Parts: sequence; C-alpha cells; structure tokens
Amino acid sequence: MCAANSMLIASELKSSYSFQTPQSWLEVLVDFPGSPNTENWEEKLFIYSVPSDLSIQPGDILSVPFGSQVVGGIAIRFVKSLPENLTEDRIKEVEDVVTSGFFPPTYWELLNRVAKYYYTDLITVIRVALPPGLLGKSQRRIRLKSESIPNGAENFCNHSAQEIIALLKSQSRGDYSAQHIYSKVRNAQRGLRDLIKRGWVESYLEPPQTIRPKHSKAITLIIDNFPPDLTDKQREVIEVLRRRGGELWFNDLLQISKISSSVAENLAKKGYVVIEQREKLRFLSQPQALKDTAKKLSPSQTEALNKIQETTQYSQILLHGVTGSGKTEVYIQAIAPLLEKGQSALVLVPEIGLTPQLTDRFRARFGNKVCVYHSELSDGERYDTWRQMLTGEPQIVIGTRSAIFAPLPKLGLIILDEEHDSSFKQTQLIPTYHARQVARWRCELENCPLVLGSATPSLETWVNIQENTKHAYYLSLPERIHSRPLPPVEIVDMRRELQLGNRSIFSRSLQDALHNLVEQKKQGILFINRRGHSTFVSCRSCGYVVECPHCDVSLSYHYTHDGATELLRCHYCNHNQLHPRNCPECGSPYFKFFGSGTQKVTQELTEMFPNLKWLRFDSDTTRTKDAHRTLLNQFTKGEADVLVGTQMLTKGLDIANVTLVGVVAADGLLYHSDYRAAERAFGTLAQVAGRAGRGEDPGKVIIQTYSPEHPVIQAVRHHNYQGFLEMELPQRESLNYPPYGKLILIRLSGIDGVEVQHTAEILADRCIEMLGSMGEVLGPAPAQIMRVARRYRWQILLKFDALSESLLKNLQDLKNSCPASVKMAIDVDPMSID
DNA sequence: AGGCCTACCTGC
DNA sequence: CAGGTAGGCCTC
Repeated sequence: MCAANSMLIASELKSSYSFQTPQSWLEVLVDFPGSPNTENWEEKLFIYSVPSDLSIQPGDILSVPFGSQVVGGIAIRFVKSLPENLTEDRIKEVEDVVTSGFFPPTYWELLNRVAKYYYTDLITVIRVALPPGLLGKSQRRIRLKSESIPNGAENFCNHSAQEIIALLKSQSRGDYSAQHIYSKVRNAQRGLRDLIKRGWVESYLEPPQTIRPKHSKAITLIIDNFPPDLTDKQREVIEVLRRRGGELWFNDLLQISKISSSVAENLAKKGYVVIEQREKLRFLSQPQALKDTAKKLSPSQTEALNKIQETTQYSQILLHGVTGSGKTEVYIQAIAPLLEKGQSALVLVPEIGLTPQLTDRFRARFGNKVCVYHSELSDGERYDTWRQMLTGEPQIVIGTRSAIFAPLPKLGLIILDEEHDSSFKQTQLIPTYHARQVARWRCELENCPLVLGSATPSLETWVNIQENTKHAYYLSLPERIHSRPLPPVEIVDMRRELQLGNRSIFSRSLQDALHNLVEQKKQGILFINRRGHSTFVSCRSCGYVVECPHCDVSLSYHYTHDGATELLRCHYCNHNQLHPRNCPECGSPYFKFFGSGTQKVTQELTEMFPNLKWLRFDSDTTRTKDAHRTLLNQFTKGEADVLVGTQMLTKGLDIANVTLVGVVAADGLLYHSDYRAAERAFGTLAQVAGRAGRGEDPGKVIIQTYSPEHPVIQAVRHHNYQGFLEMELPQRESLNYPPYGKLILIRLSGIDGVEVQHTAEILADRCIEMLGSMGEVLGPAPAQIMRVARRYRWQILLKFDALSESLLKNLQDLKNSCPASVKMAIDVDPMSID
C-alpha cells in the first residue's frame, strides 16, 4: 500500500471542515427506529444547536443526543428561526461530527429514489449506503456497585432484583448492557428501579462505538540535502526515507533501517524530519498479482469495446456474451481510459467470494487502483475503503450488491456482471432493492453508461433493451475466444437408467465420463442443487418423517467429519438436532434417505471411484473467510479431479483443465411453483454447462433428468437462448407477469397464525378496493412454507401495469394500519413469490 | 428503540 | 385510595 497516498486523505477530508457555520438552528434527520416513512420524512426533522467549536455543513454525518441516548443523524439544512411550538430550552447541542463532506446532491437524490420506490424510510436506506457502525448509538449499561451492598441485604429485595444481582455478580466486572439484563431476567425493569434507588447498582450511558479512523505514527523528511551534523545512523535514516519517497510509517522505518527510535527522534529535534500521527487505512493485505497487459480482442470484442467507449452519456448497454466469450477483457479495456481521464468505475458481481479470478485479473491490470467492497470485510476495513473512495482518486471498486452505494465521485461507468443473477436483489432485509434498478438510476443521475453483462440475460433486461431504443444498445459476443466451441450437451433420461437396472445416482454415461477423466488427467465439475446429504429421512416401517419444530419443512440429513456425527438440519431456520437412532414413532432402527445432496454425491463417488479425488464446494464448506479462494486454488492446482458443488459453481469459474460438467439431477430446478422457475433453471443450467471446455481441450456436458423432453432442458441442450425467449416471453405476456406487468408482494408474518390470516384477509380486501380496475389482487394465500422459525407467513400479490402515485400513498397507509404483532413487508419487484 | 406519562386494574 | 402495570406517545 502506498503510505504517502493514504496520508493525504486525512488532510483532504479535514479541508472540507473549513466552511463557517452561520449562527442558526440545524435540522437533522435522526436515526431512530420509528423514523418517519418516505412520504414525509422532511416533516419529522429535529432541530439542534451547533456548539461553537464545531463547523457543520448539510450532508455531514453527526451524532446527536436523542431522548436518553446518543444516536446518529444527518445534517439536512440550517433554519433561521424555531417553529412556534418549540422553545429554545428544549433544543440540545449536536454532540459531534462523525464524517464531513458526504452526500453530494446526485447521491442524495439516488437515496431518495430508492426510499420512495421500495417503501422504506430514508434513514434505513442511508444505513444501507453507509458502512456499518458509522451511525453509532449509545448503549445503556448497568454496573454493580458491589461495595455498597450490606451483607445478605439482597435477600430482602424482590425476586427480579435478586436475579439481577446474581447475574451481575456472575461476571467479573459486574457490568452488563441493560438489553442483556432485560433478555435474561423477567420483570427486570422493576428490579432495576429498586436497585438503583437503593444505590446498589448504577445505570450509565456508554458512548457510541462508532468506527473511527485508525492513526499511526508517520515520519516525513523535510529537507532535501544531507546536513553536515549527521551521525552515521542518522544519515542512514535519511537515505532510507529518500529512497522511499520521503515518507514512511514510523514502525516500518524502524524495521527497514534497524535503528532505535531515538535516532529518528533526534533527527526530529534537529528539524530535519517531522514525526506525527496520521490516518492509516486498514486494507486487506492484497496478494500482489502478476502484472498483466491488454489482450488482443476478437472482432466482436472490439466492436463491443468501441461502442462502450463512444458512449459518454446515460445508456444501458447489454453485453450478451456466451460463456467464455471474454466479457471481462472488454470490461477492463473499457475502464482503462476512464482512469486516465480521472474518472472512476464501479463493477458489481453477484458474490465476491465466487469470483476471485475476476478480482485477480483487475488487480493484475490496475494494481492498487482496485478496491474490493463487500459485506465480508471487517467493519474497520469497510470503513477505511469507504473513506478512501471519498477522496475522489480515480479508482475501480469491485463489490457485491451493496457496493452500488459506493460513494465514488466522478463516476464514469457502472458494470453489472452476470446481471441476471438473483443475488443482486436484496430479499430478506429492507429495502428490498435490486442493484440493477439502483444502478440504472445512478447512471442516469451521473449521466454515464451502464453495462449489463450476461450469457443468459434476464428477461427484464432483454425486454427493456428492446423497448428503449433511445438509451439502450445490444452488443453480442456470439463466440468463445479463440473460436473454441461451446461444449456438446448430452441429456440422460434417468427413467431409462432405472428400467435398465441402474440404481446409482450416476448414469452409465456419467460413470464412463468420470472414468475417462482420471485416465486423461482432466478435471470435472458435478453440480447438484442441494447441500447436505439427503433432503429428508423417513422411517422404513411407519413412514415417519422428522420435521423442523419451528418450520413446516422436513429436516435435511447432514454428517460431519467423515460421518462421526449425524445431524438433522433445517435449511430455513438452521435448527439442528442429532439424528435419532430409532424412529420416535415406532422405535424401528431402519431409516431411508431421500433426495441427494452434495454429501451424498461425494459419498457415492468415494464408493464407486476410490481413485478419484474430489472437493466439496457449497455453503457448508465455504463458511470461513477466504474458503472459496482456498478451495478453488486447490482445485486449479489439480489437487482434486472433481469439484462437487451447488449454485456457487455456476458463477465465474474459469478453469482451463475442466472438460466435464455433470448435472446430477436437473429436476430439482425445473419444478417450482414460481413463475420465474423456468428462467432460473435455464440460467443455472446454461451457466454451469458453460464451465466446460474453456481451455484447449473440448468439453462435454451431461445433464441427468427424469424429464428429458422439458422445454428448458431442450433449450439448454442446444445453447439456445433465443429459443428459450420465444417460449417464455409469450407466457409471461399472456399472464401479465414481469417483464410486462409489475408485481408487488405484500408479506405478512407473525407468531399467531390466526391473527396473521385475519390481517391478510382484511388487507387483501383493502387492496382490491384500492387497485380497482388498475390491477389484480392475488391472494391472500399462505406462503409455500407457511411456518418458518415459528412465524406464520401469508402473502398478497398485486399485479398491475404501471406504478401510480396514488397507489404508492395507499400502500403506505396500509402498512400503518397493520397491527403491531403482525409484520408487514412490501416487496417491490419480488424475485420469487413462493 | 427506550423512557415517561397516563389510564386502568388490584388489593385492601 | 395507594401501588402496581400495560400500552401510547415523544424524543429537537
């Protein structure tokens, strides 16, 4: 990392403080849970005074006192006078400025659009955009004043007070957060009041644990000659500093020159160097990739590159390139000239862990101008990367969904790689935004192009590009680089295998291919849709199936460390329990295992091919940091013949030695109640098939299925995206599903099943009233899996042609009328509706 | 989200 | 009628 560069940051950020605050009141958007909704957040701003030692400008991130706590907030604007209902004595002072100079106008507009479109309050959107921990909150804590409790006196307190004392005494410092005490002790509030009155415990506010810059001692050379009064050691220090560009971290200097710190301090006394605290950025240690240069492009790559480069205004560009057609190289060459112009670029990928190769290639070309930003970074790393972006240095940020909010000034291009991937949509937390939608807005606001890359574009993007002739371009990379062919796809009818007496999960064809693999020293990939061993376990004598106690699903069978522990695990709430020795219903010790997962596949591989080495690649084996990269490295180095994995395999994997791709069972993908099932299945199968034959040697794909005639299978077989479109689009159109109609899914959940259902029925009636002839209301219906983690789930689907203002307002009212015990979430453009 | 106030309930 | 508790509303 370049020390001098990072040191600049502190001073640059500081310079924006120089703005002089006018003497007036400050309106602040305060970060608290009950924050007002999108329609009227401006009406609920709070007014603070600015202490004389702080200078604040609108857009600064602050910490402010609020009620009994200290919370985060955003400075919005100064006002000259107080509203009539407020008197000066009720106004508190801003406590501190957390970060200055954030939120340029276009960025502010972007956040507002997200909030409005996805029915989320603005502060929640802001929280997504900022690195975690920046909007700090103080915490109330309870501390034991043990010396003041008379011996045995606690026995005269009420029960909860006694419990609290016992709890506090169980910890050496006698200090817990109030929240922790509330969760452990019943009626804690009452006990606490008693104890505080008696003076045995005290309650105090812990200041917010906001993330702050990390500082480190730095040494800077301030002369450019060698003065005569230097000792040998001092001379050496100056030489080292000169060689390293005049600046070094103090600790690094001591290491390099092997001197004691007093030598450097004496130099400082003589006035030849300055030693001071500077901000130090916490970056991941970046593996120094080999320097790489631009590759020669194919004619279609060149054509695509030219089009992207000549587009300087807002446009959507679909880069439709078959797997292995060299999209990454086009991205890289499109970005290079932007950096020269002083602009930055944003590259979004579905999951960073799955694409170390893409990151490596960018690093090889652009070195330390590449920043990686995603949720697996530690809070400190994320914070520092974020601050680094604010400097405006031309750079490339590669990140996952949330990086769409990377605060890059002078943005010149956004690239969404694998734009069809559903992980660009946030599903669990609000706002349930889609990074592609946000990217569109962002490019529009910054007036720069948006490149959407995929081998199997989403139907939304496809139709969007066709319909918008003005700001949309279609670019195609129809061939693999070096004119390598797409691998032939063989469809194996598993019904026929069964008829011929093959009960293995591998067809004869796949078995042969696996044998050849070992002989020819090639590598293969086996794709299976599920992790674990089996999807459910059933008693052979009475048919009993073990189900999750919290959800309406059967438990999946897993084993750990070579079968040492057998576990049943819920894939929805992560509940797990030991696999019973005997059936809980009838006591029989015999179980049958249904549905294969990755563990079952590897088990069968070991039994049938003892000489074949495999690696398992799924969310069970990649839980730890860097596990993706480690496993992929092992595989690339040839430490295994076969990589067995789930969806993760489909993304970006580019290994030349892979000649075989096997899909163990395609059927799990095909049959789903969701309207998007076919699109998802086609995408996944086409992507996984594309992993084969990327090197010199031709590849081969084997797909096993019980439905060989299924249209999706047929489309995959012929690598026929167009054919798939022609089949799928008319169906969507006839039912007015996206990309034609628009969907909003209202999800309701709660502990009390009857109450949730009742609420759903009332709300559905109101939706029918509200929509009138503008659209259709489907439901209410229980979710596909009605109960998850002890909560009952119901949903209402709204289907209509276009959004309208009145609809937006009414939906917001709907949310406000929902009882507190039923949670209501509005999912705009839901990815799945089961 | 907490903290605080108020309306309402329980035990004499 | 005091004391205790559950829910509503405010926090600049």
